[in-house]
Amino acid sequence: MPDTMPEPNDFICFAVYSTGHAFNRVYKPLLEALDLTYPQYLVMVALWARDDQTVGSLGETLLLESSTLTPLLKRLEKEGFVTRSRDPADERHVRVRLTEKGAALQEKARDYPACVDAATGLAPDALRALRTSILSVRSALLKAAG
Amino acid sequence: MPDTMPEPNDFICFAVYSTGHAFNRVYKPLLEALDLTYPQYLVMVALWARDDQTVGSLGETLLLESSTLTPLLKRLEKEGFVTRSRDPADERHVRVRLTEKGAALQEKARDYPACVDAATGLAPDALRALRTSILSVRSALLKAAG
DNA sequence: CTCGATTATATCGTATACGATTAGATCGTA
DNA sequence: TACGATCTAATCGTATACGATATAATCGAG
Repeated sequence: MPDTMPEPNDFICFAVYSTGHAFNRVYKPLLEALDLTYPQYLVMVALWARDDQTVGSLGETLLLESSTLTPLLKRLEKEGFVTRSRDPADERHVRVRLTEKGAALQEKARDYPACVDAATGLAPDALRALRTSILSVRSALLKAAG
Repeated sequence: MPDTMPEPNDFICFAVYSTGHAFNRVYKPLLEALDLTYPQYLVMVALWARDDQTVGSLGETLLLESSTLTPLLKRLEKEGFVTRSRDPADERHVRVRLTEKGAALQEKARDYPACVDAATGLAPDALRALRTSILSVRSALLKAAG
């Protein structure tokens, strides 16, 4: 029997890829109220969890390169959400810190995660299980990619 | 008790977002052998499953806008993988068709999905269950986004 | 102490992504 | 059958993403 040709939805990679875009569409109207894009929001989340990080540290957390982060951080700086300054102890490092304005955004964004979680249509338990499963896939992929 | 601040990995959206990047890293060396980027590969997958589609149809399948697809398709055309031509029956539509060269790529890419599936570290059953779960989330998100 | 190796960030080129707008073709109705 | 509404792609502006390279600072072997 001739197996039918696989379609994009048959691929786990496409399921992940397109669901990422779908999350973006849900977040966009929420984040526009804060003048943040989604990747910028992720940087803010990382800084709300731990302030005063280097570009490299943020890149490790978010799995992004400096070539992505540097322009993004400059835009966050221009908006007045963070400051960027060379570490006097080691001028190679750039330390990124929240401004008061940047820290204050956390309040306004407090309900966003619950709001988006609800939009997934999954119960908290199922959502947690799904996240764990995806993170294990990510870990395996990164190991495979070297 | 003061709950600790949520980190990016606690967010399902970030798990999906970053795993998408991880898939890309695994695919990149494979696809470079075919002179394809990952989004270009997805378009080829869609065309291998069903040739002769309009830009709009590809966009529906891949959840991408014409503003993303048009330049991408022009690059695929320049590489000689597809042709683009206005539909004589309705000049608003642009029909995208595989060339022989484009159709031939399917052979070379035959093993890629199994290869990447293996890199996820999940058994076929678990992988299928994960994909189904993610697609249901995507569906719910798109409905929520309106 | 010095100079090549390493490290951290920034820069550059190319390719997504998307919203808003535009251009051109087709449709629907008076 | 005109002609405004609708539909389909394409265009434009902005913001990711990443590999390759550049630059500046620090490290380390001799």
